[in-house]
Amino acid sequence: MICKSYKSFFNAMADECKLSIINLLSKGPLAVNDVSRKLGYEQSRVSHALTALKDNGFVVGSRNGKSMQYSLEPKIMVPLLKLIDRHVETYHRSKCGCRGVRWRDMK
Amino acid sequence: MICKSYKSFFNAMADECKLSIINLLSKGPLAVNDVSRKLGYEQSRVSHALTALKDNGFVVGSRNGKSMQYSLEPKIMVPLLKLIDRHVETYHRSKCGCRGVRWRDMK
DNA sequence: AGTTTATATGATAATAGATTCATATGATAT
DNA sequence: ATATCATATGAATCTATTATCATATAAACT
Repeated sequence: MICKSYKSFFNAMADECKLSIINLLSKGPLAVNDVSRKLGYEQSRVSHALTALKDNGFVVGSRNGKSMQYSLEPKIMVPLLKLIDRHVETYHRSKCGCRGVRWRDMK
Repeated sequence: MICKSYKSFFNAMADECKLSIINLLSKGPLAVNDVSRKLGYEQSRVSHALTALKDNGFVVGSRNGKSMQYSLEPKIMVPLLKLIDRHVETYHRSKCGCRGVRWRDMK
C-alpha cells in the first residue's frame, strides 16, 4: 500500500469537467450555480468536481449567504498552470492542431 | 471540441503504475526490462505506461542496442516533482497518515 | 414553521482508462 | 537466415472514475 496522494493529485485534474472549471475560476471566484450555468454542466456534476478539487487543495470554498464562493488556491495553481502551459505548448502543439493554445482558450 | 492536451497531461500520471515508474526513473535511466523486474510489473504494462509518458513528454527513450533506455525529461520533471512534493506534503499529510512522505518513499 | 434558493451527498448507470494476453517488430549474434 | 532477446502493439477484459438522478442539508426570507 502506497501513499495515494500523488495519484489523487493528478487525478483531480485529469478530466475535462474539472479542467474547464479551473479555467473558469482562473478569471475569478464564482458560486457553484454560476459555474454550472456558464459551462452548461449540471449542478451536481459541478459540485462533485469542486469537492474533488477542494479535497486536493486546488480550490477553496467559502460560504457567502446561501451560496458558496469557490476560488483557485493561488499558491499551487499559479506556478502549476504556468508550468503546464509551457509544457503543453511545447509537446502537444502539433498533436491537437492548435498553435499557441493556452488554458484560457479551452471551451 | 477542446484541445485535449491538458487532460492528457494529467492523465498520463494519474495512476500508480506510471507514478512508480517516474519514481524509479528519478534515480536514473533504465531499460524497460529493468523497470519491469524492479517493480514486478509485466513487460507490456511497463511498455504501455512508458509510451503514454513519452507521448506526453515526461520521459524520453533512446535505443541502446537491443534495449531502450528511458529517462525522465528533466526540463519538466524537476520543477513539476518539486511543486507536487511541496503541495502533496501540505495538503495530504493528514489524509494518508504518512508524515513527511516524499516521492521516493513510494513503493 | 414553512417555502424558496443554493449546494452537497449517495447510489446506480455510463464511460474512460488500465491490464492482460497473444503476437508483431526490431536488433544482435551465430 | 534463423534463433534469441528486448520492446511494442492491438484487442479483449477488467477496473476505476465520472455523470446522472433523487434526495438531503443549509441558509435566508415571509
